[in-house]
Amino acid sequence: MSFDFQSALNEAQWEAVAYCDGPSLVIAGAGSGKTRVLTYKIAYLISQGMMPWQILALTFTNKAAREMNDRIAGVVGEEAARQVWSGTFHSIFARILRIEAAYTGYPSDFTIYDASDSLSLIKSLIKEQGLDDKVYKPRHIASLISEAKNALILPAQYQSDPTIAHRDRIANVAMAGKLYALYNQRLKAANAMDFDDLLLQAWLLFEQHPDVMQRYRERFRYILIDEYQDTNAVQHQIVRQLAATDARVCVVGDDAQSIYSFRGARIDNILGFQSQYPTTRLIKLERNYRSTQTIVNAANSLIRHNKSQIPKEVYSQQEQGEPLKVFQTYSEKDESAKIAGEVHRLHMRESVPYDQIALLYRTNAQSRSFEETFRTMGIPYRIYGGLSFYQRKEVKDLMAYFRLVCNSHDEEAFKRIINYPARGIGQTTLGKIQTAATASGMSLWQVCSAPEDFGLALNKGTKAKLQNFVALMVSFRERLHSESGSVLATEIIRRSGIGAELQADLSPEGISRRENVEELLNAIKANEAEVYEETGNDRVLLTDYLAQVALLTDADEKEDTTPRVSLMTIHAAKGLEFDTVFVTGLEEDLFPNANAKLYPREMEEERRLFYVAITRAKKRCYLTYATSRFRFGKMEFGHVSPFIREIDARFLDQSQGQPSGRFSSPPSSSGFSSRPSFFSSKPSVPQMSKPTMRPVASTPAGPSLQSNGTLSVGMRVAHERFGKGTIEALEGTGDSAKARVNFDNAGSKNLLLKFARLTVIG
DNA sequence: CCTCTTAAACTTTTT
DNA sequence: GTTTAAGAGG
Repeated sequence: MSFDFQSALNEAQWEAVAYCDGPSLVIAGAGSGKTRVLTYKIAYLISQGMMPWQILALTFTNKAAREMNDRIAGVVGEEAARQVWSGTFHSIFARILRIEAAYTGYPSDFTIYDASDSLSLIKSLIKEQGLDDKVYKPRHIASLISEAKNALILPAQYQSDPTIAHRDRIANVAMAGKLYALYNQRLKAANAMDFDDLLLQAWLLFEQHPDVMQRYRERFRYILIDEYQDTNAVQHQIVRQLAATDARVCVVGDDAQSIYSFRGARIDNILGFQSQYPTTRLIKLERNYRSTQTIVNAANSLIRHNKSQIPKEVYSQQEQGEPLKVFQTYSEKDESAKIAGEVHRLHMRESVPYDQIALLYRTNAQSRSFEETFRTMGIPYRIYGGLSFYQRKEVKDLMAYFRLVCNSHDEEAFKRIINYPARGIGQTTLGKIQTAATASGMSLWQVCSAPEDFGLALNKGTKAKLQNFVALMVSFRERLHSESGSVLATEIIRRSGIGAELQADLSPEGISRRENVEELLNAIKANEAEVYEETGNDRVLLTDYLAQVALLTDADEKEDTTPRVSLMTIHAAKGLEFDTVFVTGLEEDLFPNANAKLYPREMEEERRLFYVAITRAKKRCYLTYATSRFRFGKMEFGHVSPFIREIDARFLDQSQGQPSGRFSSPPSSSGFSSRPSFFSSKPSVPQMSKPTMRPVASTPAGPSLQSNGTLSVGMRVAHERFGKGTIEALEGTGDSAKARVNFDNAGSKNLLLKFARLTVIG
C-alpha cells in the first residue's frame, strides 16, 4: 500500500496515526477530524503489515460503528474492512461471549433482555417478594442493579458491603441486594443477559479464564477506542485486560463531550488515563475543521465555565461567520413556528438543503410541536430516536415468539406471548405457572409443558389450551435448524394467529401494525440476502438473526433520498454535523435539566451537552427558547437558560427578541393560515393553537375573568364531556381560574378553566 | 377470563 | 398530553 497518509493529515493527526508503539491518548476537540484519525490509523496499521483481524476498534453507538466501518472500507477496501473487529462494546463482547460459551455457563444462543424486559422482570420480583412497589420503585431498583454491574460489583459483594447496605437502608430499599441476587438468578435461568451483563460477563470470562484472556490478547495486537470519555468502569477494565503488557491501545475522546455519566460513564477514565498507563503519549487535536470561528469561540466561552477538564484550546481557521442568533419565543408553538419560518427562509433564499439543517432538543417530548408545525407547513423532516422500530408493541410481540422458539427458557418472551393472541390463558393460570416455576427453579416453559409434574391444579379446558400452545411452539422449534429464518418467521406469523389478528384490525393503527410486521419480515429477508452475498450461506437461521438484531436500536436505516430536516435529541446528534443547527428549548429547568440544579457535576454535564449541541453547526447556529411551555399537561412559565448568558455576548445576536423575563400577552392571533410574517421587527404574537376552543382561559396571566366579562355567573356554557350547564361561581385568575358549573345531566363540577374547554352558548 | 373505562404517573439523555 | 396500571362490568 502506497497511500500517502502524511499529506492527507495535519501534523497532530499524523502523529496520532503514526504512533503505534505504546498507549496513546488522543484528545480530539469537536470537529477536529477524530473519525478521520481512527480510520486512517487502522489503514496505516494494515499498511504496516498488521492483519485486519488483529485490530479491535470499539465505538459507543451503532451509528458511530456503522460510520467507521464505511469509512474503513473506503480506505482499505471492503474485504479488509470486514475482517477488522469493529463495533460497539456491546456487540463485540456479545459476539465473544457467544463464541466462548463453553466457558461462560451460558449457551451460545443466550437471549439479550432489553431495558423493558429487565424492568418487567424486576417488577415481578418485587411482587413475588411481597414488597411495596411504591417503596421499591422498579426503575430505582433497576438503576441500582445497573450501577452495580457497571461498577463490577456482583450480588455477593453488593450484599456484604456495609457501605452499600447503609446507603440502601437510608434510601429505604434495604432489600435491593436481595433483589439484585434474585434478578441475576432469574436471568441465568432464562438463559438471558441484560445489556450490562454483556460487558460484565465478558470481564468475568477473562477474569476467570486467563487462558481465554491470553488468546484474545494475542489476537488483538492493536486496540482503538472511540469516545473514550463515555466509557464506564467495566469497559475500562476490559480494555485493561485486553491491552497486553505492551499496551498497544489508542483511545480517542474529548472530555468536553462527555455526556453519558447518567449511564455510568466515568469521565475519570479519560482524565486519569495517563496515570493508568504511565507511558501514554498525549496528542491533542485542537484545530476544528467543521465550524466557523464564531461558533468555535462561542462554544469555548461556554465550556470555560466547567472546572474539571483537560486544558486545550480549540480553534478554527474557517471564515469568521455570523454570530449565533438567539430567538425569544412565547410558547413551544411559537418556537416551532419561528424556526419553521427560518428553515423555510434558509431553504428558499439561501438554498440550504433541508438535510443540512437540524433541530436539537434536550428531551424527546419536545419533538411533538416541531413535528406538527413542520407537517402543516409542508417542510420535510425526519425524527431520529424516540421509540425505535424494535420497541413497537407488534414488533416486540413477534420478536418474543422468535425468542421463545430459539430459547425456551426466556421468561419475558413467554409472558409476553402466552396469551397473545388471546387464547384464554389469563392472569390466574399464568400466576400458577409462575409460582410453580419459582418454587421448583424451573422455567415457565418447563412448567407449562408438563403442568401435572408440578401438581398444578388446572381444569381440563385450561390444560388443553396450554397443551395447544406447547405443541405450537414445539412445532416451530423442530424447524428452527432446518428452515431459514424468513420461512420460519412467516410460518410463525400465520400459525400463531398474529396474522389473522392483524388482518382483522382495519383501524389505521391496525394497518400500521401490519405494515410494521411486514417490515420486520422484510428486514429478515434483506439480512438473509446480505449474508448470502457476503458468505454464500443461503440458510440464515432465526437464531442468527436474533443474535444480531438484539443490539440494534436505530429505526430502519432505509436509504432516504429526499432531503429532510433532522429532528433529534442532542445525545443522538453526537458525532454528526450540519450546516445549520437550531438548539431549542433553552430554558431554565429544561436545559439545563431541573434535576441537575443541585449537583455541580451534573450541571457540568449539561453544559457539555450544550457544548456538543453548538459544535454540531458548521455555519449557522440558532439558540431558541420559549417563555411558556406545556409540561405535565400544564402551561408553565419559565426563564431563559442561564447557559445563554454564559456565552460571550460578542458572539451572540440577540436582536430577534427581548431577552427580558417579562412579556406582555397580546390577544390571540388567528394562527398561521395565511403566510405568517415570522421575522417582522416587532415581537411576534403568541400562536394559539385553536383560538375558538380556548376563549378565555389560555390567555396567560390575563385579566381576571369577571372583569374580562367573557364568563359570568349564571351564564350557560357547554363542555365537551359533561354537556350543557349553568355557571354557579367563578374564582381565581389566570392559570388558577376556576368555575363551578351545574351541568344539566352531570351535576355540579369544579373546573379549572385552563383545561375545561367551555364554550358560551345561547 | 376478557375488555372497556378510569386513574395515575410520567419526561432526561441510550447500549 | 400521553402512556400505562388498576378496577369494574360483561
